[in-house]
Amino acid sequence: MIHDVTNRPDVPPRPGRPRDGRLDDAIVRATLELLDERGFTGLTLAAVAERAGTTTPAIYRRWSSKSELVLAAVFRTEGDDVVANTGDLATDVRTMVRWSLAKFGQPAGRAALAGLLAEPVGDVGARSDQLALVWRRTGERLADAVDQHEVRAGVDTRLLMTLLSGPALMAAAVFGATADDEVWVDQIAAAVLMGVQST
Amino acid sequence: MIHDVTNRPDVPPRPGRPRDGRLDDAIVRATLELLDERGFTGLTLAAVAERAGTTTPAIYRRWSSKSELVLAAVFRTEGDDVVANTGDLATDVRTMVRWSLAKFGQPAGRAALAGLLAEPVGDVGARSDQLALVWRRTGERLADAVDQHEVRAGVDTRLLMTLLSGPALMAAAVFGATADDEVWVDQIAAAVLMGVQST
Amino acid sequence: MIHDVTNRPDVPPRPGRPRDGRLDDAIVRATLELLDERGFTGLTLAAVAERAGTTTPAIYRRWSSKSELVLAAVFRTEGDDVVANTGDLATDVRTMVRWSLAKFGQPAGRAALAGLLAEPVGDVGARSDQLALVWRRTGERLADAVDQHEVRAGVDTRLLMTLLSGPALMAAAVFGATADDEVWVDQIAAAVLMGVQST
Amino acid sequence: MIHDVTNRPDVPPRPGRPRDGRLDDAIVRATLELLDERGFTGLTLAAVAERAGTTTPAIYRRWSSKSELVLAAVFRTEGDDVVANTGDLATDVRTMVRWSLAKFGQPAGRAALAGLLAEPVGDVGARSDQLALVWRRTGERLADAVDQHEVRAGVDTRLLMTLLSGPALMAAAVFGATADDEVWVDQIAAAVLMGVQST
DNA sequence: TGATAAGCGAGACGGTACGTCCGGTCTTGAG
DNA sequence: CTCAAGACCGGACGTACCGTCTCGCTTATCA
Repeated sequence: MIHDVTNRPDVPPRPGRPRDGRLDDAIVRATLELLDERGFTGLTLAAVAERAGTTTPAIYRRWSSKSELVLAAVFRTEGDDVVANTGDLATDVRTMVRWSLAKFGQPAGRAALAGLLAEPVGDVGARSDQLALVWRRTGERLADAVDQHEVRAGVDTRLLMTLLSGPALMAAAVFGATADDEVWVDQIAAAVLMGVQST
Repeated sequence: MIHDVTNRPDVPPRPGRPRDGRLDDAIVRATLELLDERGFTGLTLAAVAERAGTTTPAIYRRWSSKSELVLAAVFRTEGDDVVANTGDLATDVRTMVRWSLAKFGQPAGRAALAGLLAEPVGDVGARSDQLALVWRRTGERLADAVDQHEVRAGVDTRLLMTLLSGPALMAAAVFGATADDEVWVDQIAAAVLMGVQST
Repeated sequence: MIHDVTNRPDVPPRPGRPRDGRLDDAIVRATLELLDERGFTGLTLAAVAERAGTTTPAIYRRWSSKSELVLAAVFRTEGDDVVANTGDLATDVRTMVRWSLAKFGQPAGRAALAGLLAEPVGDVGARSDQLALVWRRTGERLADAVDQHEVRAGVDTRLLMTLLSGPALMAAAVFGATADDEVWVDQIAAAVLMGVQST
Repeated sequence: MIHDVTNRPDVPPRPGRPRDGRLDDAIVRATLELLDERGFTGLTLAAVAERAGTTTPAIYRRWSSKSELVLAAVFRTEGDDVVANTGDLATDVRTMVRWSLAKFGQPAGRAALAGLLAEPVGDVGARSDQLALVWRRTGERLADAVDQHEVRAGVDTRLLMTLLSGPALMAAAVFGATADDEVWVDQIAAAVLMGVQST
């Protein structure tokens, strides 16, 4: 019987049996489901394995720990949807806020954030390649804004990043805001823009 | 020999042996220390018990879980230092930002937030009396601002709360800002004020 | 309202409120019942207290530990029924064997024995006044037999005691023999008598 | 590096990681030591684990309770030393008495019996494979004696077993007899033999 | 009669020990 | 080198229970 094992792009073929790409997806999907159902604390790797139809060692071959798995599962993105650099700051800010709400507005996102804060590591992104990518792209877009003097003097990239992601995170975590709540997106984006734009 | 076990104020004595008030203090103190040393994940109730000179059951009699203990330990405040309602919004906003940075700028604060997010519970404040107090006071002060039209139309209390605490959290968690960083306090407070004040 | 609290004999009246004699009975009764239902390990002082309609401190005022309570409850006897010194050794041996079977043939007796063996104490009787009384009376009766040359030379009191109580205990504990099993009483008594009687 | 973990014989390898055979030994050894030092009540599974250099779950994987562990540890025998069926009843009875004294003459043996009695279970041997073996061999030897008419009519196997082990237990538990006390061995064996042998 | 002293129910407390859950590792046998 | 299957090790957890203690009250003896 011939079945395509759906392997990712074209990595130079390593010796031995190749990894079953469908397992990656099944594991991630199971993780997200269980994260929504039980939260970070209630998540069990055994449960993930069972729902994904595999075993724990198969998970550990892919991610080195529970937190890594959660991060990878939640921040699975191609990166393009985070910041569409349209050239218009207002539009892009709304996009970023909406992205943050989308991520943190669901239980899985809260769980991922919890995992992120729970360990005493300073550098965000050192924990997840995907998260690092998002962070870097956001930074680049905002650095542009600073360079183009779209924001007033005294506002730097780092401040912009906190102003954007922080309120979105809080709104999602505390008040249950989601990406569908256009009111929240509007209000946060508006306040940030008014707070930083050059006069 | 009768020795006073340092019991709290004068509550009408409940039946049963009263709790040893010194244990409460010792447990909270040990929790904060260990939180700073090892973070939320690394925190063990057994370790807390050992350092506090007691045992885990004594902790469980007081708090029902690790997250509750952490919340109680971190948000131990009289509530007065959170918002000094001076009547001047700019001053009070700076105070609140500084308070947020103070809390989230230390590992213990991050850990508390992690504990809050790790379990799938909706209502903040339903988890900790002390946190609820802080939250309520902050809300009252900001509701005043809304009533007095110190902020422009379209800005409500909840939005204000996210704008205040969110960036402070991010600055602390990602960039290592602390309450001593007057630059961070200034910048965040300024941006928020400019973003919401009535024209 | 005048109710006789059924106090035991005439002890020189101590100051303070006298003990409620009915509690003693209720506690002992509850202990025996629960011992039969759950065994020594499964016995809880809280359960005893509840069934006796009282509280644990009332129990601890009377017996200093769980094992003491169990011993006292099981070996409650006036001592007269242990050895009726009829002058006829055969009769008295049968009585003693029957008494042993009666005690150890019920779950409560097994439990008491377990409690006795579980702690590293050499001297039987040092643990329970009542047990000590039984033991002493048995010894006295058998010493008589030795003195009267009812047993052959080389058989001493201590050997007699082990020969009497040991098999009864084993029969009860392992094979479930009870005092009603006249076959067991007969066989054990007969074997012992034949084994020790003077020719 | 591959190191042989000293696994028992050559059983057809079950799926899963094999058990570390050295832990079994260490646990049993620690149990016996602590039993002698502190008795059954004073024995703690945590203490056993610590001395054996492992943890409690490892113990629970092997034995389901404290009593089971104690039984297994104490009655670790090949069974051959219990009854050397020499054909001569007198010799074999002495051997059995000596074996009983050896077992019950040390705290560990008493503890095992305590564990056996502490829980309300009927069938001895259903609790420990090793004990069952001992019990069965003893029974077989004595059944022989009955078949060969070495004992008088009316004496059956079960009675013989109680007569043998009971006095030994009592002598050991109450009077501190050990297997080295040839006097005790002689006296008990003699009395039993005279009590049961055919005329 | 009042003071002293011990008992009572009620119930919580401190701490030892328990038994379990689960994260992460390892083994076997097959592919 | 991967897979499924499954057991193992040990850190940490949350609980059961023993024995103690405090409270507010009752019941006795002694002054």
